[in-house]
Amino acid sequence: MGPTEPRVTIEDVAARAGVSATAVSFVLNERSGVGTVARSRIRKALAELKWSPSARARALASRKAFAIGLVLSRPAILLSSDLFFARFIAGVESVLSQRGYSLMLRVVGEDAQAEVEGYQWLAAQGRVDGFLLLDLRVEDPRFALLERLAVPALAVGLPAGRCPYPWLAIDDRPPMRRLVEHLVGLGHRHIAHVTGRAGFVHTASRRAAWRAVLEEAGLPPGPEQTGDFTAYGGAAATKRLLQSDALAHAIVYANDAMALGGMQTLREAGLRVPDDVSVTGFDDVPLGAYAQPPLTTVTQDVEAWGHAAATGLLAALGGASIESGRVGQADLLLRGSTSAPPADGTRSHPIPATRPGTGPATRGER
Amino acid sequence: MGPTEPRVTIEDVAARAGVSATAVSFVLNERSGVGTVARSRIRKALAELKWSPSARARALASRKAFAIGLVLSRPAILLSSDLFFARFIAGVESVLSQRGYSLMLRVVGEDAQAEVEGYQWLAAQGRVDGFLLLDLRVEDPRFALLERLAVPALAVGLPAGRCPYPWLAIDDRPPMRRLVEHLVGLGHRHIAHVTGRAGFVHTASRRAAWRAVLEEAGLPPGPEQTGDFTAYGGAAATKRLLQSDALAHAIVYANDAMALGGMQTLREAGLRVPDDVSVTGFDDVPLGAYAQPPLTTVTQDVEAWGHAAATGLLAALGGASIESGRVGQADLLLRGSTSAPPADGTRSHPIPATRPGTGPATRGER
DNA sequence: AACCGGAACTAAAGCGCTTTAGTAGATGAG
DNA sequence: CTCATCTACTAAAGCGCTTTAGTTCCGGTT
Repeated sequence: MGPTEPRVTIEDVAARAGVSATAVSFVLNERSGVGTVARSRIRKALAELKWSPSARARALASRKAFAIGLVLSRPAILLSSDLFFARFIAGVESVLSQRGYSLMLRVVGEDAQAEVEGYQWLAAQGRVDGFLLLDLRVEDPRFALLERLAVPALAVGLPAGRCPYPWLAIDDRPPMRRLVEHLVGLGHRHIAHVTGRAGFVHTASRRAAWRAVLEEAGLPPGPEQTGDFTAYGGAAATKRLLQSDALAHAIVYANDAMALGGMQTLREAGLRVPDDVSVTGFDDVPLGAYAQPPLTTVTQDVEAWGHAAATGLLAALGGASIESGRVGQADLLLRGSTSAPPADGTRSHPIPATRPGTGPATRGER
Repeated sequence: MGPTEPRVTIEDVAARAGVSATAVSFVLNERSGVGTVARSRIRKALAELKWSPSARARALASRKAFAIGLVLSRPAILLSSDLFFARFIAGVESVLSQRGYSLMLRVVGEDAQAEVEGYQWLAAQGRVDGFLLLDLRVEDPRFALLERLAVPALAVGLPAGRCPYPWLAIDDRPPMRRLVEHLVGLGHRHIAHVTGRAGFVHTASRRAAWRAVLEEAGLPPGPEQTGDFTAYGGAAATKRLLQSDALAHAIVYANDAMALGGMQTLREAGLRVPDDVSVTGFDDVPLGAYAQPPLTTVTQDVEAWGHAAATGLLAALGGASIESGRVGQADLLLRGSTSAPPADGTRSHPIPATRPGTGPATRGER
């Protein structure tokens, strides 16, 4: 690979500018103690040599990694079922890149032990200065873990219960309420809910918002099925809903993927959306706009969320005491999957439930 | 945050084991020169102190970052329109985590300048030992850039033209050919193609495969529209196809997102899939199975690809000369969106094209 | 008996920065 | 004029590892 040319170091820059390495370091880190003359000469030398400091040496000397960690414990299928991660990370990066930080990603699947090790490994080796905690769970074990490891962190979401770390979140309850209120306003009295995967705070908060609106509107508590945020899970939950004798002319899904899976199941059962059943999602996945009918859902400013989260974590790393709170905003996207309930508002499903296990047909060919 | 307890260092481990730090380092790095007795005492001390080496010090001393970089220049919308990234990264991580490496992610959007800086920054600061190059372009400017920076890399995909780096890819041409051959076998004679975003090698290779099969089958070259891998782009390309007077009873889309967007457009134009038009995708996004009709597509073993890519890059970093080639496998998923062409095989579209700009209706509410 | 080669082990010198502790010189107060 | 104070600047000591260059010891050769 050719002879290893000696790296340009801070000493070279200092020599060129006719000052000490300390002075260069001071300029680099924007510390005072360097006169204007020396400062500009150093700047010049920096530019001329195109030098950038070795992150390795910097990390060792300053006891900082200049990186933050993101450990993803979702199964792959959930990772990109929506734009959430891409958009969130884009928001995070917009902050990190201009602050000289970088993002260490760790994907650990669903194994709880692997998740613990993921955090421990990054923390123990000092590869990151702090963590962004995504997909908060109701009794989130990571809080205790990270406290034990004595690592800073910021929770991304509305913590349920005690949270030793600051948090920032787009509150999903108001838009969820407005979604359900919209259905109520259309005349719906039997509104079901397909929840997200158990244990996550956004599963709980969306469900709670749905229940609260029904209650406040004086409506009977609607039927409920547990989903898992996947299209498959949404389809399965919808089948269970159809098989039960519960009445529902609207189904509020905890996210778009499930809603789209559910819509297919309803279609297979001979039900029309929205004529027989109204359907709502949450997330605004791109394909929701191209579903038949287009899916009524909620869109959130996820980039802003990521931006705020990164800003907050860096501030916390800098010793600032940052204030937890809501960020960004969420808007309803009223599209074609919702309408008034069928005229005979009290009748049950016009068609009996489909047989379970009947997914979309797939023939595999080698 | 309490008094900063002094970090456990390699010296502490050495002292506990009654040996020198050098010996501990040797054991850690699996170098010879440590007797079995000393070795086991060191192992014991390691475990007792629960020590893990400081990645920072290790990186500085050994001139290695123990990290590889992934720079994503896709716009966010493309990042998670499919499971590709999540699955690929999961495959990569399965290798990195057990080899003590980590993944530095950089998301730079679509700005070419930002992309260059992304690579430069990670390389110049020595934050990574090498790069995985995703989304290869036809004349990929990153090859020259990285050569200039003298950084190892591995191309993930089939390079078009000169490639100074080893590459590993799932060849998408054979499955694409089989897809088109399947349509030909069903009796289709007018097969259109909606391409991916211009400039990417997988856009070119999929298009080439489609053309080759038509040619070999003695069929007229089908109409073609440029897409961009998004549902919106697929819908737009489909509208242009409908507006042109070209004949097509099957449309081969370069990916699922476009196919699903296209199917909605066809539906809006009053065309039935697959009765009037057959549709195929590529990627096997989860929602494709829940579309109406379920989408015929291609599924790839993306995890295996990620696994192979990471293994290959680490090998290259270790000085091995690794062999470029094909990895993983791709399978056809024949579902409901393809069937024999309409009986009157020569007639044009039964319905005139939709008016342009007519996307799915969306009312925004604050 | 002298010699050699190899294995086991270690002291010490970095890696390229940051930070501490200090010097020199300018400025202002008394 | 002296002393204290402040600013500009630097030498040198780390940060916690890896690696180099030895040293010691041992068994096998001649």
